[in-house]
Amino acid sequence: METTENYEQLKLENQICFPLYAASRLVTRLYQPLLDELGLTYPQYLVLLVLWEHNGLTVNQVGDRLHLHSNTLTPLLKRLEQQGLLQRRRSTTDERLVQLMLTPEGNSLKKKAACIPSQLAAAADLPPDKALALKALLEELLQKHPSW
Amino acid sequence: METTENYEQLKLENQICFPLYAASRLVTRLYQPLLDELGLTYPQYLVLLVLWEHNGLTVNQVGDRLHLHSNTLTPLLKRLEQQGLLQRRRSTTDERLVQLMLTPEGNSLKKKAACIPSQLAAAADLPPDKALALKALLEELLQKHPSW
DNA sequence: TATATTTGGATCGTATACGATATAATCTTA
DNA sequence: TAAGATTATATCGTATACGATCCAAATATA
Repeated sequence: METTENYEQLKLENQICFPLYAASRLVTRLYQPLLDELGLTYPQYLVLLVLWEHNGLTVNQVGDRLHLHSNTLTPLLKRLEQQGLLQRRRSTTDERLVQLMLTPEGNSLKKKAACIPSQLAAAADLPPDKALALKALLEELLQKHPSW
Repeated sequence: METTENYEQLKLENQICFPLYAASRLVTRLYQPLLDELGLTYPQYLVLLVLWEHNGLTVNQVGDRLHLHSNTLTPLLKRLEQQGLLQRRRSTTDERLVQLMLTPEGNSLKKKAACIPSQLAAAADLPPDKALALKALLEELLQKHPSW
């Protein structure tokens, strides 16, 4: 005999992870018209956010901040290099390390990007208090899994 | 002259969309050991959640619920078909439509999946009240963009 | 009813994600 | 100091995402 209650939690509307997945994709799509003007994808933009704050980081140092490994980052970084936004160069003191140095073009893109956060917030159209509450809950979830 | 304040919002720690992106990927990874036992990826699991509730939907009807288009769904559905979990068959009344019919194996996978939601909740380790608050905020964000 | 438009899927190309593995450089330590 | 372990990055294979486009079927409409 089938006990219907066991399957309540399998309904899409009762999933919590599905809206997380859908919202993440939604936001990436909201970014896109803004990032198109810089010729960037969203993950590329994230890498530049990190480097604008900390130029010269290595691949894994960027990866630690974005929770990404070299199998994802290496091709992405090569594309940014081909676009002339950064240089990848082996450290002379430890040739295992690849340091990521912004070019003048990569650095100057920061000025064009300065308006993006407010524009994205307007596009997302979530009240500031709710955006902050959402951010806090997401960060609590992330902090529970530090092995990332 | 450079006004530092303009760039505050470009810092990674001030991004709200980055934790959304990172949390979505985290949760997908939390699902993975559970879904491995069913031989499913997370998006494949989402498709089955929909079909377990509404067997026989068309490609776009599933896509409407998951916010995915045929360019993503068609290859995914072909993989589910190859695994013997569903059949794709053209509607006889409207040959544009492809109906998705679960096979007995696809249907019976529901029983094995019944334990996944509670296991995932345990793995995520977010208190139920916060999980519900997070779900509500995400759904509010999603509802503001119905064109999806 | 013949043509134009719309609709539903499929295909193609590019860019992530990510597990598994490879490789070279560095470090450990017997 | 030579062999083994570790580290940092790269490579490979598979599976999404998604914009753009194609194609056939259905609908609308002149």
